[in-house]
Amino acid sequence: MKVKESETEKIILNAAKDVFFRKGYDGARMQEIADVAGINKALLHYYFRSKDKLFEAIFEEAFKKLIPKIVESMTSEMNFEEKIKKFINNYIDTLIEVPQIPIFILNELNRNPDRIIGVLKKAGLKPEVIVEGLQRDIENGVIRAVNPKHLIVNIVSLCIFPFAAKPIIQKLFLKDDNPKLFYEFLKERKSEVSNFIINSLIVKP
Amino acid sequence: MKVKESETEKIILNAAKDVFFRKGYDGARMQEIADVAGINKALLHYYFRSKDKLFEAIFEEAFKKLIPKIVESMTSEMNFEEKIKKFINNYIDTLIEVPQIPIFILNELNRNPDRIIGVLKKAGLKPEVIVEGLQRDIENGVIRAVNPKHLIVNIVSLCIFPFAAKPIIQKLFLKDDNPKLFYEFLKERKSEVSNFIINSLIVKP
DNA sequence: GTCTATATCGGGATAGAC
DNA sequence: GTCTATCCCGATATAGAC
Repeated sequence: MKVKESETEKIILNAAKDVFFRKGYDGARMQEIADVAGINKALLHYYFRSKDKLFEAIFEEAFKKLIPKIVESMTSEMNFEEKIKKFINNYIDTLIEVPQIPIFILNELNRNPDRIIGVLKKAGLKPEVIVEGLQRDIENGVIRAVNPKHLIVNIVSLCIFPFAAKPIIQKLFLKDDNPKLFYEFLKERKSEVSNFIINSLIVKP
Repeated sequence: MKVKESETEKIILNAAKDVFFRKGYDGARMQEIADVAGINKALLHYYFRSKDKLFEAIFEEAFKKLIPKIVESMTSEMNFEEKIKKFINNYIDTLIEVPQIPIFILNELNRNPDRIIGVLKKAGLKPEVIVEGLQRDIENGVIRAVNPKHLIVNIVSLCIFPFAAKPIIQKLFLKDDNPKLFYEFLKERKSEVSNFIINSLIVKP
């Protein structure tokens, strides 16, 4: 329960986010973070005792940004088709704003799996709720019978993976490193992915 | 064009693979590689001049393992449904054997995007060939009209992402860290993903 | 709170004996 | 080819002045 963040603290956190996102924990240098923040190394330690503590703060914030979106869109009272569309749009739009998050999170997840236990709890993610919602849709004949767990993994995969694989996609399909092209590709994906999923699941009368 | 790899060289490469896969480039320590190989640091430098050179060797090998599988399965003469099934089974089976590769590759890709240019060329991946094949299937009315590039990204996402997200999937869906459960999950995925894709695309008469 | 200077250590790389 | 000893830089962290 933070009371008030000083200006300097915010500047440090932003700089740290920048560097950690780009380089990962091991690749990041306290010196670079200090440079980006326009201060010196000693001050970093004054605010956050260690590199690890500083990282922790960044990681938690990034993680909490991704998880609640899932619950939010997936547990609303819309019908299945609307729910999927809303979720995909929502999720891809969020990631477009912070495209480095996926690889950052995935990497840290594998480097230090234990850390997620705590963060997941704090994020308040209840996969059972989503699974139950999907099961109801299946029972009601809205979508065909699939394994809800795999369906969830499928949906999330389709949204997140392209961000993590950005350099290959650019090189293979977009030829040009122009960031605008990748952005266009992602915008196309929103309808493309929604349709892909809906077409696979919706039971036509 | 390697003529003959000495025994020691192989031992080093295996040890390096182990450590680099687990820790990534920045996190890996030459000392740890030496320990795993049962030799000393100096010998690493004797065989591979630098950490970077050693990494390069590992990375290239890992990358070449993933890419050709895509071409191979996607350019055969089977019909669409068989082709997809073969590809998914093939791909997931390959990754089950070396489940650390996805996060390793993705991470290095983002940390050092330039490296892939060379490796991609050597791997001989021609995405146009796959795209053309899909376009033909669309023209012949085998599958509905979708953007082939997105379809390829979709298929690959569904295969690779779960490996990169392994710790979350375990924690959220499998509760138990028992590796066997994750393995079961992956085996289920083969048919689940195939059906997911085919149901979305195949045009029913 | 912010700085400079410095302690301390770890890690990649090399020299040189065997 | 393989080892021990060592160099040396770079990185985290701290001491202490302002």
